[in-house]
Parts: sequence; C-alpha cells; structure tokens
Amino acid sequence: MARQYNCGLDAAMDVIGGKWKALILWALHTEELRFGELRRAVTGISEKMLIQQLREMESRKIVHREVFRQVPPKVVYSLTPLGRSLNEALLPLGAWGQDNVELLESTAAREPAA
Amino acid sequence: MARQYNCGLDAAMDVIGGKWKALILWALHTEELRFGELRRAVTGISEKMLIQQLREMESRKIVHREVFRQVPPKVVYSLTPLGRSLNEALLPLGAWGQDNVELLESTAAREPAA
DNA sequence: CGGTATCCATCATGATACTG
DNA sequence: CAGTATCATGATGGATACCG
Repeated sequence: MARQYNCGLDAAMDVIGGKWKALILWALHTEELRFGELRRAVTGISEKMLIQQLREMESRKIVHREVFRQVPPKVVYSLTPLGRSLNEALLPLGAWGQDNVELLESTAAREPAA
Repeated sequence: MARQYNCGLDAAMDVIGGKWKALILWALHTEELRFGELRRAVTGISEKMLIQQLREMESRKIVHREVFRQVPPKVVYSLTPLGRSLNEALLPLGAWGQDNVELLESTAAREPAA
C-alpha cells in the first residue's frame, strides 16, 4: 500500500497536491469548521470534492473529523497537530506566493473564470 | 490571460503543482544541469514531461534556459533568482516531509511502482 | 543531444440528482 | 446538514516515433 518518496519535498507535495488541499488547510488553520462552513470558506469547491479531499486528509492524519450525533447532523473538521505543523511549514511558501502574486498572475497559463 | 488567486499559497501551489516541478526545482537547486543530466536526475520522467514542465517554469521565470550553439547541441537549465527564492520557501516543507516520511508513506493512497 | 509530434490511457475534477 | 451515487469531461501523464 505504501509508496516510496524521492525526497521530503516529494512526500509533502503528495500530501497537499491537487487544487484544493492547500486551501482547505488554510481555511482550517485558524478555527475548526463545520462541513457547510468549510464549503463556503473554500470558494468554488463542490460537495463531492470537499468530501473527497477531507477524507484523504483525514487518512493522512492532517485533519480530524468529529461527528455530533444530533438533529440536524453536525460534523466538525479541525487540524490535527500534524496538520498544524504542515500549515506552519507552508507559511514561507504562502508568503513567497504573496510577494510574487502579480508576476505569477501575469504569467499564469490558463484563465479558469473570466 | 491572467488568473486570480485566493491567497499566496494558492498562487505558489499553482507554480509548483503537478508531479514534477518540485523535483525539477530540487534537482536544479545546487547546480545548473543540461537537459540530459536533468532527465537522469529526475527519475522516471519522460522527455515530453520534462520539456513541458521546464517550459512552464521558464515562462514563470523560475528557470533559465541557455542554449549553446555547437555540435553536439548543449542546453543548460538553471534557477533564476526567483527560482532560488522559491526553493528557499520550500525548504520547511521539504523538512516537514522528511520528518514525517514514514507516516506519510504508510498512509499514502496509491502505489505507483511496486 | 535536445528536442517535437502524435496518439492514447488514466485520473482528477465537475454537474447533477438523490439520501439518512 | 452532511453527505452518496452516477455520469461526463478535460487535463495530465505516458509511449512511441521522428527531426535539426
């Protein structure tokens, strides 16, 4: 089941790869959120993708899922300690992106929504 | 042509997203490499993907491409200052991956090559 | 050596509808 | 509210062959 990584960066990229995981991590980094709140926080994501990404992050021990058995149902997602450490490791990258956001937007390949 | 990013991390992930860019960046972070050297350095990549990724990184001003007009042809790739700053911003992430490589390998979803 | 071109398989993502 | 199920599609990655 396991796979081998070429280096730590390879492993880390596997964990936060894809369009959504970094955004979900960021949304959860200050506060825990319910499913619906998370959906609104991560603009543009579908329910299916949100669930899918959350399940993957849960299996990686990045995200903790807690169910409150009540009516209406309530499920709260939060970062695990590992998730928080990942978020901290991503801070310099986020800062780099912000520092260069203009250049990056001007050299981006595709335009998703006009 | 441009696109808007939700946050700096979003922008950064767009730059190093995909399976290969982080590995290429890492391969170039110590020394400039010729096309063939790079191909051997990034294990498993095809010529097509390598070229494709390099072109994208070139257009993002992450990688510099220098052609030596001679026989046999020689093309050398190196990091730009922006590329080096990106690499530094990725160091904590790489360290995080290394710190947790065992957990990450054991919770990885797929196994690419047995 | 350092590419290009073409075709193809797969996977990630998305739209929509339905459920406990 | 918090999901699941199904189907469709487009991007991503890979194999192979050819070119200057």
